[in-house]
Amino acid sequence: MTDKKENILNAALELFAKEGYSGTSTSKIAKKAGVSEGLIFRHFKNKQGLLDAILQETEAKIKSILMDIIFETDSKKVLRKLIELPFKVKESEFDFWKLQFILKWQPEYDNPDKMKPLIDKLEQVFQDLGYNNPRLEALLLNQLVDSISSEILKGHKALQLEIRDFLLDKYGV
Amino acid sequence: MTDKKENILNAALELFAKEGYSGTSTSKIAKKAGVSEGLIFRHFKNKQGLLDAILQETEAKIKSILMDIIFETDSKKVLRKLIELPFKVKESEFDFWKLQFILKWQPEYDNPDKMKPLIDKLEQVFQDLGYNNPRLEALLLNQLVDSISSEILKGHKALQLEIRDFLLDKYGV
Amino acid sequence: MTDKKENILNAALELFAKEGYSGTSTSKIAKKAGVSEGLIFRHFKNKQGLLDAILQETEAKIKSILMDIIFETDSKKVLRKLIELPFKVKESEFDFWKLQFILKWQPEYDNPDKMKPLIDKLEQVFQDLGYNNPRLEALLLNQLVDSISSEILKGHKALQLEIRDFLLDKYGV
Amino acid sequence: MTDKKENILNAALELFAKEGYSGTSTSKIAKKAGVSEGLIFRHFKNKQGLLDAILQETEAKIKSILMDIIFETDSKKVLRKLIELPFKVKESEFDFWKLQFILKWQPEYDNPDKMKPLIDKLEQVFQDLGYNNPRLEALLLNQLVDSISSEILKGHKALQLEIRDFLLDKYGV
DNA sequence: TATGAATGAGTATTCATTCAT
DNA sequence: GATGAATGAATACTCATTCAT
Repeated sequence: MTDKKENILNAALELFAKEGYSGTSTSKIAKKAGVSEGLIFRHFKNKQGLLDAILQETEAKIKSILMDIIFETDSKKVLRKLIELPFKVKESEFDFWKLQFILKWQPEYDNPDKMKPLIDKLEQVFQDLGYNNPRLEALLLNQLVDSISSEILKGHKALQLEIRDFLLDKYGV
Repeated sequence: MTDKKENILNAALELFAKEGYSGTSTSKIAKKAGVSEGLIFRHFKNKQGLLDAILQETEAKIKSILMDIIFETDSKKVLRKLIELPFKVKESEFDFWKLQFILKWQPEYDNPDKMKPLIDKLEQVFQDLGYNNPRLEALLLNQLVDSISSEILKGHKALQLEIRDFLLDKYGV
Repeated sequence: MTDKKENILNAALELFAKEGYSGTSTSKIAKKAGVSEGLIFRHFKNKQGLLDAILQETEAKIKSILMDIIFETDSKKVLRKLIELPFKVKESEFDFWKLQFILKWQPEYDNPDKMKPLIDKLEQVFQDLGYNNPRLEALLLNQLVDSISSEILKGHKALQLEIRDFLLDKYGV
Repeated sequence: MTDKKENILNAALELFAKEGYSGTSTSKIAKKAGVSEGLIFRHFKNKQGLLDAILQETEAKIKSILMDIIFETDSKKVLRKLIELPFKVKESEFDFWKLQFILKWQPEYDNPDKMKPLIDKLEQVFQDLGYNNPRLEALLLNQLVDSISSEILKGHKALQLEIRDFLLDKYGV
């Protein structure tokens, strides 16, 4: 990938995350990327295509992260890893994740099935650990981690750190 | 408030919730409201003013709902009321709430302090019920309810019903 | 119809006729019409809609002209009127007709059936006048007049005047 | 001439004929020709230069065709050849001729003098055949053949075949 | 109160063209 | 000879907003 194409992707990611897709004009993207506006459309079919390209990169990143947890064999470690996950995200990747969360509010981008492998793994873990209702425990924890991530991305990290420790303790991990 | 002004507010709410603020043009609002575009600007200073008007209505609605919980004296009932709250929202009010959640992703609209009275109440409740760490229990539950609301608004109500019962059981209420 | 809408139609007609549809930008039209570019799109759905509006006006004009010939009862007068027709067109209407001829080169605008009523009338006329093959005489004359019109619109009127007299003589009218 | 240059010329001819000069983008030409857009500008100064190159080829083709008629010594054969000319055009050459006719509507490409040698020849022919007004007969026939060609190129060949026979009969050739 | 004409700045996208490779 | 990255100006069209009525 050429430098300039990368620039466009980075600029677009940042702006989409901060001002939303509709709120971001291609001219703003071009300016921030330091390229001509036309170049955006040579590299990507159109504005939507640019978003798609970003999301495709995301897809891969998400999968790789989830795999790390899913292939963990120690049940307790699975829980710890998951609960700690949101805090491992580097600030340089915030825009990346913010965009994910924002888009989930648009039905065409909200695909809960993406998390199925993780939830299945969690269910198994809670079963191993002797919980009464492993499936619901799994769903609940998944949702909790989701919500913790949201809060961190919105800039409320401090509070979530407390919640993290609270949770680690609750789950005994 | 005149009929037409109401129409504008309703149309704007629905569109803002579905397509976002930037993704909604005043012309689309006017069309959906069945009024001339000019009228929007007679009733509201500008597009932003229209959003503000909607949010002002929201503010009141939220307060009234929270008050019902805060003035509840039976601790267990507080928890039950709160956990059941997201399921009490009528579908006709979904856009209303969706807009709230969407906007929270923009820093200028994200004001966590709005929930302070509720969290304080929860802390007190958990203290009454003899929980070890009432403050964190309060924060956690608040966040959980938030996340349940999100999921319902995104159209995943069925699953959340299971989670609700699971929670009611967990908290013994 | 408002003044400005008229201005747009006039400017567009002139430019479409002189530089072709694709060769004419909406900004050029706006400038010539002395209006903002946006106004074009308030009055007409889009650039194509503007062309359509012009062509609709044309349709009516053409029909009214043909009617004058078709309702003529004197056979010889029919021929004379038809042969003289291209020379009756005022220069102020040239753009109007030029556009017709130019568009005929695009299949979607070339509808030869439009001339059927005229050709039927001519066939009848040539029958009355005792010509051997009235149908082909009709087609030939129609085509001739078409070609004379073309030449006049392209600016070669002088020569066509000679041809006109030559034809009037040939047909004995 | 290289393959690719040929491809460009062919693609451009077809597109110019079908969508007009302004209606055809260099990118469309490149795509249809299966070459990079840049190559167009290596082979031709610019888009206009590409058109010029096409027209130059045309010039030669036209001359060669007219010569065949002009050097015919049998008067009747001249008329027959001319009348039959439009039907000799292969469909593979249609775009070629279409472009000629379309461009004639732009003054800078409309040069009636190009036909002078043919018209002079026709005048002579009609004189030989004892017609009263050979010059006007020449002009008229030239214009007729022009109009027949137009119609054929527009896809109305069937009708023109009848007209051809009708004319051959009229002129007794 | 309400409309609809009108605008100027902005939007996504296309265009002809250049240039380094 | 040929490509593909890159550009700046132009294109069709939309936007939020104003204003006369």
